[in-house]
Amino acid sequence: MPELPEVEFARRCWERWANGRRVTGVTATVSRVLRPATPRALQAVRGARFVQFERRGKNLLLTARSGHGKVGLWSHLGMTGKWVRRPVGELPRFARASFTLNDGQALHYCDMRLFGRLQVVPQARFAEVPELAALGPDPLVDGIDLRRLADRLGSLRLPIKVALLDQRLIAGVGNIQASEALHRAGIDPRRPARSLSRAEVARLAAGIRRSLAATLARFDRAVGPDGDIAYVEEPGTPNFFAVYDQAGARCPRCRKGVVTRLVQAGRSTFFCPRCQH
DNA sequence: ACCCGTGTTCGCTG
DNA sequence: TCAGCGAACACGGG
Repeated sequence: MPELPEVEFARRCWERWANGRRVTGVTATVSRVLRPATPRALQAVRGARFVQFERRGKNLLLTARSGHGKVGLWSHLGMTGKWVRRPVGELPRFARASFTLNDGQALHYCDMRLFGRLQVVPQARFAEVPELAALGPDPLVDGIDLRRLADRLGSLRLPIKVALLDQRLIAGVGNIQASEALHRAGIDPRRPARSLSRAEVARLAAGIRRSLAATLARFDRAVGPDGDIAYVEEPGTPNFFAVYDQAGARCPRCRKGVVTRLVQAGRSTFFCPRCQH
């Protein structure tokens, strides 16, 4: 589930759930989610109060403060990660790490496929983590610098859809948002990145911003302010995307083309051949 | 049984 | 040297 909108939604949930609360207990099971894989490292946040809730691309950056100073928690949801709040004593399925708070609730990191990551960052020095430093600008936090984006794209032979998945270019766009943004911009996903004109790059940036904002607004509406799960997708949830996973459907933009699926760099792409050029 | 999957990294190849 | 690709990771659902 997690691209930028899902992670931003998780960030807002965390803020609501944990702001000013103290961690009274930490438990975790050994798994590749933890870096290092030892549950012991997570004990650094025990006794600390969560005070800051940030996001960079698909990364959640939580800061807790204790008498000893700050501790950072770096969370990446991978493919199937989600944060869940439950009263103490209830353990949700696939819980890999749990933080008990001083309000009788516990926050659980659940991840079926274990592609996510949870790591303590000493002193909350997120900027010194190489993987985070390598991220490109976050469209919501930093905005998109058109000139810089055009320059970067200008040197890439890759299909534009594949280029958009590179987190060093723009942080937070994933497989769904890449298809959705290109559809909004009316750009064929197969075009070499370097072939985009200045005007098309501008349209693409607008498409990215609008697609992210529209998806985020859906979550707010669907889950509401008091939800206990920072999630998006549950079985039976209707697909509200314009093209993603809509192969065979009529294009909602031009109302004439048929949404088509193709595979690029091993990932599904969806687009309308009639209005994306 | 078989294929697919909202992410990232690693190793091979040309 | 490096862009580009497929595989791998792990597990459930259609």
